[in-house]
Amino acid sequence: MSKSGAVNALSEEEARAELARLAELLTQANAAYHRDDAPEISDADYDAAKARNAEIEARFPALKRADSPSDVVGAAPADGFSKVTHVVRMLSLGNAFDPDDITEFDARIRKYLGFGPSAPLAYTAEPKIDGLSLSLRYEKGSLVQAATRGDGSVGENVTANARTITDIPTTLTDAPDVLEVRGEVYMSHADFDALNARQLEKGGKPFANPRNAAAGSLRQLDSEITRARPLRFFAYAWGDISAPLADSQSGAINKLARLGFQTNPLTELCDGPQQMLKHYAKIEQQRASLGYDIDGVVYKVDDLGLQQRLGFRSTTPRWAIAHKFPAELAWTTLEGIDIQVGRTGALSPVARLHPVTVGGVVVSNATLHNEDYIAGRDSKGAQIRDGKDIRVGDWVQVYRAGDVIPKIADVDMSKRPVGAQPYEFPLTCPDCGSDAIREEGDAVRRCTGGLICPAQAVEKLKYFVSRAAFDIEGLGAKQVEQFYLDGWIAEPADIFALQTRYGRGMQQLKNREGWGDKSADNLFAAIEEKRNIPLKRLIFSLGIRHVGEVAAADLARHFGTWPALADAIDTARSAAACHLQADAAEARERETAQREGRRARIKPVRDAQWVGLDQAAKSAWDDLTGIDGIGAAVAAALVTTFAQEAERASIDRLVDALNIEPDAAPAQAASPVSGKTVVFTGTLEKMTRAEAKARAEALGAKVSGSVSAKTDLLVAGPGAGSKAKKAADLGVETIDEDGWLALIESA
DNA sequence: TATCCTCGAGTTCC
DNA sequence: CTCGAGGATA
Repeated sequence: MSKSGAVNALSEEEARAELARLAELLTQANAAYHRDDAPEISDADYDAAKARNAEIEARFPALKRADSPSDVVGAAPADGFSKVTHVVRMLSLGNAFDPDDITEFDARIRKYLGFGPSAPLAYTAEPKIDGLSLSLRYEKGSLVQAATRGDGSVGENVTANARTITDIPTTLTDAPDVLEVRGEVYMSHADFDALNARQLEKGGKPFANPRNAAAGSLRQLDSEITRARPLRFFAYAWGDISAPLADSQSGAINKLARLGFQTNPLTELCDGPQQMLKHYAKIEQQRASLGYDIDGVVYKVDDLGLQQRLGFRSTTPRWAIAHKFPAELAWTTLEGIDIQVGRTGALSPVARLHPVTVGGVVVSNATLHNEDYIAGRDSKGAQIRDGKDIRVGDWVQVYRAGDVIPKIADVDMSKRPVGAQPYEFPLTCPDCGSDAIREEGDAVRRCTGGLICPAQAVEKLKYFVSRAAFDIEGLGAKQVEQFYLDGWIAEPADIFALQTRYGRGMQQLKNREGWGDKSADNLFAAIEEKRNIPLKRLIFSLGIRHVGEVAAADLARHFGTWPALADAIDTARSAAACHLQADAAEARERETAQREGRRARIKPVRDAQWVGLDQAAKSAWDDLTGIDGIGAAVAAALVTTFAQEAERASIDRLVDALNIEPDAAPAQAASPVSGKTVVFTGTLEKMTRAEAKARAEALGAKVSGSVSAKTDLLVAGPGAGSKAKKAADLGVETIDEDGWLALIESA
């Protein structure tokens, strides 16, 4: 950092020397930041240097250098890119790894469409480019926006950078008014090698692989740097669009080519799985000589009408699949096995590996899942790795599943060290020493220590401050862990007592390196801000088993307020007890039945579970389990958590410290169904269940999964069974799909 | 009862 | 990203 002598005291000679020094420092820092995504100096130092430079230039204008860092546009490590919400979500694809997966894919589609095994059904097959997806929006033929995929819903605006890519036209003739073109940005092998050579010449760090180079180049804040990088683009899909491009996938791709986009020359139309696999083999053969990285082949149903009928699952289209090439493999030694304890007490074994490069990344850890996985079995007891177990000291083969998560694929038995023993999975928690038990039929072994286990406590706290939970600025996983070790917080409620407990300014905090008055005040302000918390975030943050983001939102929507939820859970307590007893009775019945060689008689056992139960508990239980997506396991987890004294006290302390915002049903103009509880059953022909549910909720209705006395309306499609009968018994109004559509359209 | 689908939980490296 | 498991449905 610069000597911060007063600028006024500088001689002209000293000023000139310092300006030169600052110019070099800042240029280098820029390069390190942008080129390598690896800042060499901190943001604060960077800002200070820049300010000092400006100060000296203001005092000695004549000395301002031609390459003055103050003139470099967009060079400052700024706030990043603006966000873009995709009009049509950018989905990922399902994966296939062997020929069987492809024939199953075809069979699944035929079944869904009601096609026989010999009905004609064409697919396109094209190489899957290993780059990053980009969405280009054209309005009236002009490129107006380019966005990265991001999480699929929201990406980053990289328009300025996209404009520098020669494969991407900035204007189109004869295009629909609105046209969103999607494709892959990539870097060729030749360009990648040349870029890395240049990097090395300049003394910079080379990129690990073309994909990283392309990603790093597209995400430059200074688009002039992107311009200097030789990026390419293949178009293969489209999003928001005002007029169809064609009536088939292949026709649409041809249309994109005519509009001036690069499309992959290895795209081919296939008439079924055999041809698809043949094309896959052909592409795999050419893989090394293509000149760019690909990681598989993508198959899509060619007919766009059929694509529409097939539609989407939550994150992937039904009409496409990615057939991946086998992952890159590497051999290394297993140096040890550590056990991590998660928030739910799950003991997860992690492999400590001798560092090895796999797919351009150095890997030193790999997940081992659970004790069966180490022993060479999957959850159903079937053999994996031909039944070979994993022992410390083994020579093991590592790959990255989905090119991300390191896993162990194989063990070389010929190199097993003499005397290597099978791994003994711990039966007690390595952190607190409590028993670690594995429930019947469960894959994981869990620490029973609960709140007394430090590992669980810390993980729970980390979960509590995570992004989907309280998301307190300045209080991340690291800080929370440190505060826990310091004894400042033991449970979530303590976070909200920090300031009063330790005094404003919190001397202990300020004494720590990296913390000053300002950061302490900021932290307290951020904590205060989150004292107001939406109900669904609170429910999620409690970290109850089986209750994640979706279930938390469903519960919040159903009950509206914290007291309503807590009351229902408390009231249902005896019902949950009956349910759990019935579970145990069912397990006993199954066992006896098997021993006696007869079929288990489950129904009488289950029917007996409610005998002698009070009505209030039963109806609270039905209320909970009637919520779409909430079943017995989730309800039981809620009740059990609330019934445990220590845990409940901790929750109560937290709730007392908060101002919980009720979950308001979205403000809706009075629609014919607002406030009504609706159940869908049978086959819906004009919409998917998910659509029907979303639409109904948008109109202010509650959608439930089962018919009860609280149901206002049953929408029954063809094939409705027991629910329609129950509705008739209860006198619940029942209409068909057309009736429902007419009803909601009258709104 | 079997099957499909979605959600939850746990994981690595940058 | 993947796996296991819960929930809904045929």
